Amino acid sequence: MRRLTNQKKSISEEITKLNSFFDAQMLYEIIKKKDKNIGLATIYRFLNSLEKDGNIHSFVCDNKKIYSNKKTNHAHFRCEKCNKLEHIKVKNVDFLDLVEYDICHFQIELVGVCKGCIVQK
Amino acid sequence: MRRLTNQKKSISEEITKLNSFFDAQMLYEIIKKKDKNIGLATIYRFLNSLEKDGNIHSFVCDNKKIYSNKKTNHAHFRCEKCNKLEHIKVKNVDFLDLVEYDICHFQIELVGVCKGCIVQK
DNA sequence: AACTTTACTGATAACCATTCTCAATAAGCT
DNA sequence: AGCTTATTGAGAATGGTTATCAGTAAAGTT
Repeated sequence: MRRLTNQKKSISEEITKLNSFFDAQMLYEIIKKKDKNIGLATIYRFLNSLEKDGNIHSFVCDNKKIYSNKKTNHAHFRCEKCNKLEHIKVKNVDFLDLVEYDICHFQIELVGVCKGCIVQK
Repeated sequence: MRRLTNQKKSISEEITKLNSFFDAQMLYEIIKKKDKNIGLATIYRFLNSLEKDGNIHSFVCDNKKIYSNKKTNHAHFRCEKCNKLEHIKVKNVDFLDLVEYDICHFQIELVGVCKGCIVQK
């Protein structure tokens, strides 16, 4: 990032406010309420730049890139039925010792059925 | 799968032959050599059906769905520089105990830099 | 073995998240 | 204030995947 623009400021601001998963479109609609002229391409561009710098992380779910502002090692649970996402705390990452590469970061996706969907089965 | 067609047979056949990652396009080109009339849509349809039944697993890399025919718990390493993929054996999955959901399956993506890309740095 | 039903196929149009293009704008330097 | 050029917004383009639909062929029935 070479120049700090108002657009980047408000995108960063909204991301830190969010406490869960979000995608580009969601962010676009939130920011549009405060800055009617913001362009969707700007959102995409800045999200890419933030991810490249390691400030946010993403994974793909349901054909969309989902972002998380969590700084800790990323793990999430996805309900196979309703597609609900939840953060999961990961304590032990002992499997990393087995890998013979330099790992920059990792992400774990746990897929299953959430409580709500088990009940209504 | 209600009817076993020749197309499904040859797709299944080629997948079991493959010992690494593949995507729909790759599979399409391989199968086209034996069956010139196979349609890309048929590949996509059957891959979806196989995944739904838990016979193969997929993850998204570089905007494409990457499939793996590995039946064991899925973990892979991706080189951040050259996008090379490798299977990783996962022994301990103790972090699963922490989760309060019914987990059907999971996938772990480790992102880093492979040996080749470290050398040429 | 012919008939019937309908799941499946192939071709291609449609979809949609994301990226690209480019003229206009504005951040930050001198 | 003026200058350079990174950044923006609008909309076109991209590309993997899915939907559509008429034709085909499994698998069951007679």
